Amino acid sequence: MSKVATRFAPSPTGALHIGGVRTALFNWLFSKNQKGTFHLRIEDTDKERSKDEHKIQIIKSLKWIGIEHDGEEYIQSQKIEDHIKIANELLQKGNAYKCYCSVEEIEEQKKRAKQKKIPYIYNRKWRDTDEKDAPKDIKPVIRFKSKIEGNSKLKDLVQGDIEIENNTIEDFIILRNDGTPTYNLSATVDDHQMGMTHIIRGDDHKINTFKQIQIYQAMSWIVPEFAHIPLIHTIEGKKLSKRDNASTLDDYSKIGIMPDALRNYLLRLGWSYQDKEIFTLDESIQHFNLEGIGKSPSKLDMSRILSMNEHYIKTIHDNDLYKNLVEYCSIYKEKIKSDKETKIKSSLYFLKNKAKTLEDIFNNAQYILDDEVKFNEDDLKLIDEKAKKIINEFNNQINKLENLDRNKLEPIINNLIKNYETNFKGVGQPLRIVLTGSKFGPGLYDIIISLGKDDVIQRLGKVLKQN
RNA sequence: GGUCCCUUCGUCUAUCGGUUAGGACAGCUGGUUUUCAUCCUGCAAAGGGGGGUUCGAUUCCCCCAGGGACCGCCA
Repeated sequence: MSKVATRFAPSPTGALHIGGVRTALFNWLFSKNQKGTFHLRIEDTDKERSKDEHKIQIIKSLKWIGIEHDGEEYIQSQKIEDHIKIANELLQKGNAYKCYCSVEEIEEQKKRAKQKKIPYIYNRKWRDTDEKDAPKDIKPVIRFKSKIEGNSKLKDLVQGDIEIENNTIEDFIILRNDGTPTYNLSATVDDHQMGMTHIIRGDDHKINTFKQIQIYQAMSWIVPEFAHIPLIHTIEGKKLSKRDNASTLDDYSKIGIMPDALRNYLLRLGWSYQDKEIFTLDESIQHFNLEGIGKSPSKLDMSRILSMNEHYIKTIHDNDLYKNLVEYCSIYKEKIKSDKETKIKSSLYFLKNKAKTLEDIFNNAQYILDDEVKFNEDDLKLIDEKAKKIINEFNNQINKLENLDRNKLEPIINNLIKNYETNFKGVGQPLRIVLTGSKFGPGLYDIIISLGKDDVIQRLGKVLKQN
């Protein structure tokens, strides 16, 4: 058995789709688990829609989630001559033929089939018609001579045995009338030349597989193993498409989902290993197998993505979390200023407690990030004369302190509660509002300590001056 | 319409003929708490329907129903 080689073959016609990411992930994991290689093929033969920027974006996205391909990326458009060569070879060997039907003629047949409610399949007119009778004004396409008799069986590594009647597969076009190859030909030739041993792809390709296998056989090439994975569905139960909201990687990264969390979520969507939910990258490579892939399509569930992300936020090391946060902010929010770095970093341990996403952490840290407090007007109204006295008193007390820590702050707060005959809320709420602009937020001691003495005094002073 | 695939809690899933059908997320209780959270208890929640096979079926087979994918000179 030769060394396992898998590939992911997106067309660079748009942002990378979340379903594509999962397909790439499964291919990558399988190859790594088998100590094989994983390759990236860019299927850019649709010149109209393919863009170089999309190719770059795809590679970047895969890297973001932890996937890197082995070797150079394989650019399909550079191999077109090879595909054409094979088409001609098939023609010479009698496995393909020229079809002189006009586009209009075919359209007409399709329309009629639809009216009669019978399945359309190309009528194989030119399969046996002599070329001498060919119309001069029509440039032919080349069609593959697909099997008519009998059945074909596919031993699918995920779906099991699939059997299909050969006559339901038409003589598909392998070369257009402008001389360019079509998908089924190109993909097959490429997969062969790239030495792919396992083709793992969405099960929307199942029928293509029956076509492609015939090309392998006609060329006497080794047929690779196939694994068709169920598609990801929307909540409504339909195939996820680029037009759906929240279907691209960027949709998730922009709200502050971390790559590891999304990778873990995608791994468990349609694949399982006993009851294990959390997989590090290494663990996922170690445990991944095709047997664990389910047969039924699975729905994308945002609440699970969020809770997975929350889990990673709470459990990864603060240094790693900070790295993720810095990257996130610099791309989607604002760069964290260097003078705030230490404060944010040392506050992560409580900022993350109320966060499901990096965006939540960013929002929770807003009061540290902003030099000026942005007040919520309604909350500001809660600061009455008594509150101002408390604030003033607190201000005086901490002015005397060298540095702020919980042991020193606690007696001060407790005394204020006693002296002003109130409860914690009576003291805590006004202080919280003055320091952060909102009555919601982290614990009071956390706020005070995270800001530091200078900032606290400056913020208290500002409100006290407003008399 | 044709071909193919799928069907366990709302969602992702475990079970490879014998289980009180397990876990996770979401939901709902209760508790801790300094607001908001976190955290910890607990609760509720599932084998589409009908036939077989078997001592015994969620598990194996068949039929039906429902859902999905494909049916391009796109990839």
